Amino acid sequence: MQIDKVYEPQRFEPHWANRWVDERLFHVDAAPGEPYFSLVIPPPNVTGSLHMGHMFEHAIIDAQIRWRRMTGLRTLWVPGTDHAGIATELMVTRQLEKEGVNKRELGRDKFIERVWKWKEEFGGRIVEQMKRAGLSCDWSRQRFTLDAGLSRAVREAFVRLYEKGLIYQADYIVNWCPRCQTVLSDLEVEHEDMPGHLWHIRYPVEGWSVKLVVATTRPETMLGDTAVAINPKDPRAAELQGKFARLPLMERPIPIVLDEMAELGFGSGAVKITPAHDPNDFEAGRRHNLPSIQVIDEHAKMTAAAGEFAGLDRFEARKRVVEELERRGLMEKIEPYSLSVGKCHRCKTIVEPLVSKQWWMSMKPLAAPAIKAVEEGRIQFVPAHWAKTYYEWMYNIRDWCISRQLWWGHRIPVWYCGDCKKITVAREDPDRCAHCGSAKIEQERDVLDTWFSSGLWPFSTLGWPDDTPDLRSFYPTSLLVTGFDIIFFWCARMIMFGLEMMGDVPFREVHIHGLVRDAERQKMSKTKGNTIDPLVINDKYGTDAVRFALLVSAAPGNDIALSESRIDAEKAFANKIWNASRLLFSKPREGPAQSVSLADRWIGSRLNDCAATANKAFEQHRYHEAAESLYHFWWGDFCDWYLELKKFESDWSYAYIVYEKALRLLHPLMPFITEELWHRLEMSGKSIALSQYPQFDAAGEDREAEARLSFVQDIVTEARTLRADNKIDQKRKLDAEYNFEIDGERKVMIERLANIALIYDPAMNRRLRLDIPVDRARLERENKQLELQVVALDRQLSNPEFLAKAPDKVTAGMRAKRAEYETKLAENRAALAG
RNA sequence: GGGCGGUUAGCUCAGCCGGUUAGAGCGCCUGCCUUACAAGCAGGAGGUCGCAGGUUCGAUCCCUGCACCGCCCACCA
Repeated sequence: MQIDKVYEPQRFEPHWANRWVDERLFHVDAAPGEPYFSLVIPPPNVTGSLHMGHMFEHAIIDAQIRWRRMTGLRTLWVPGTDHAGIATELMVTRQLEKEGVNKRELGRDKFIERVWKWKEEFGGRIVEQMKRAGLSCDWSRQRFTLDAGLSRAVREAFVRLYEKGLIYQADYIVNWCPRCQTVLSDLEVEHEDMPGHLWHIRYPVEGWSVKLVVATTRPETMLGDTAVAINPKDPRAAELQGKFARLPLMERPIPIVLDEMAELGFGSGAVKITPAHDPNDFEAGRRHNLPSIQVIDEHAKMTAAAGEFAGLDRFEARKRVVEELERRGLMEKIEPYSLSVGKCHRCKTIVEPLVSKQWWMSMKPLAAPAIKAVEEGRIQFVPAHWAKTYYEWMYNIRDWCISRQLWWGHRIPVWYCGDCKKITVAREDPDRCAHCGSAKIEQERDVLDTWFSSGLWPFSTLGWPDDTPDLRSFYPTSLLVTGFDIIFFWCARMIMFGLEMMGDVPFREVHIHGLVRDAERQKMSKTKGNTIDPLVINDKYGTDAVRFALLVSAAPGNDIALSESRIDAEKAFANKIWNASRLLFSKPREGPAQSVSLADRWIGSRLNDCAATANKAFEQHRYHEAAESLYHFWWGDFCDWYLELKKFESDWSYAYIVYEKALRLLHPLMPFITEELWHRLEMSGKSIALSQYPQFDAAGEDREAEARLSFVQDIVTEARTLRADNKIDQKRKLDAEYNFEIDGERKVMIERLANIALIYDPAMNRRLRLDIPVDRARLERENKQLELQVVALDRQLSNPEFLAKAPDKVTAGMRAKRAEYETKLAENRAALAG
């Protein structure tokens, strides 16, 4: 067998990545009723290229998928991408702006055409990246959240929910992004604490000598005030109830109402109410039947209702309002104040609360069964504590605003009739109004929130609403792997949709992974410039090394600190495997005797042990454990000991057998190098990915071989220590290190070199003897320690309570330990006595 | 205001149901270019497991309190 001298992953990784795709290696057929493992990818946004977080998530999924496939299950990984409404629309809009083109002038159809072009380019790039990473997806089932099949699913879901009365249209105060020109759901608003001010403004009260002081963080909204509230328990309540305040600047009488929203003791005790521009005030306005006056428009400019301030930007208006109030002596005081400001999570523009007509989904009825599904364990979170976060949100869930004033997305399947004004909701585009038959109908201009279509992903990708073989073969999916940041956005909504539409959970397990951070634990971000580009890093170190570096750090749920030095270490690991292969491949595969030596028996037992650990680790999503176990098996056991011992033997046939199994064990974590080497072994079969994953085999356990070889290791290690401590020339081999009999009858080993003697004699129950000048101080120190240990053990072992409660294996271990200490003590005493 | 997570070696982190001497990678020190590998080999130093109590025969692990760090949710003018 031939093998290149240097490990260069770049030379074979792209080759295998292509072959896996070309040969449709990971395609599976539907087979309803058969055992399966299925997973749908969290579809990456088509907005750009993949980052390290994607690579981490994909590494986890691919490891799990490859492992499941190798255990013999019918395994499906559905790939795909998300149209990402706001994000994509924003990026294309910006690109157009750079070209001097205005989105609105371009028009809806042309714009959408343009976005599709963008999608083809960037979406295609993302898919290429995933293929190059070797992800074992079934590419024949690739989907996009805006493709024809998914559009049907979206309409079906919308119509069903509408007919059930769970989707409705309503005027409500919403989060409006003046930049994106659309409404945002509560989840799409990020809150940030910013320094601001609390302005205390004097409102004159009709028929009252004292001015009522009102505090606000947004003085410009006072222009739209329609009432002032004070707490019913306020001492001034009786006197002020029914009176009117005169709204400064606007000179409009507004009623004084009693409402709990005015907290006693906060500020001046009185609150201005602006129903049109604050969620709280909106509710208060409803409670007290107040009119709503919109003074800020959707571009964040003051409306005509703002009188002399009309046309000003909201922040300019704030300045001017404050100046004007001060000029009129109506400003009581100004305090510095820290306030939480809502920003659009895409463009970071400060959100403006506005009242508008939107489409909503009732969530409470959907949330109840979704909560139950997790409570009953039909869906399990890993790590389990994330279920609490999920419950917290689900118990307090509010209706979801599902309409967006965008062009890129699923247009809401609602048609307005120009004649009877009623609406038609339909799965297929209608020609006429369902109520009056008029042809003068026009489709709703708004599109659905991106997460509406994403929420249907686990079954829409499998053919829903049709009852397809895929759906019957692979739903519910087995696992969802995702980040904690979209538990609410996505995970919870999939659970609700899945239960509502399919009558069953969308997945049985949810693995919540952590964030990829840089070596200093900083979040990776483009602005900080600390990102690691997967393309660059994969090319530099090899995909296997990067992947292994990610997985070896992937303790469930924890963030991982990724550094190049870590990746470099894993490349060294791959290189080690490569070189071990070179050694092995230089030896004949067929041995003359086909015998199994002690070393062979030992490595077989170690491999068996490693298989047990790896299988259990994959089962529990403990990828770091699988990775660590494989690392130590390969490097520590196979290379450092087994291959070194085999150098003294002639029959390597068993080594090939173990090696091949070890490649299979490693494959889910390092798919490329294992595939490459497996093929160099000329195994019969298309791919190592389709071979069986080695399982723990009770018959493979060889305690005797382990014990005997462990003794050999002790001897060799001690010999090396002696040599190092005594500065014996490295070049001079200690026979004890390399030449003792490990499989024969010899019970005593003696090797003399200079002033060192190594002796093993079981009768003496000691392993080494060092015939060099005795270091009395060291021995005395050691003995003192040992004596203390023995006393401590005795105290425990003579404690009846302890003996009653401690398991036998513990006490036995302690007694053995005590005997060992005693022996060592006796040895040392003998040495000290000369 | 509510909730969640963390604090273990110089750095980044493991440590699964409490049980012999708490581990890894990187870094550091010493010696080796030994024909698989210097991307390597061999040996070594380095930890009062955040602090204070408690439960237990026994606590890094369980409980209580505290300190500090991080995150999420929430309409506090």
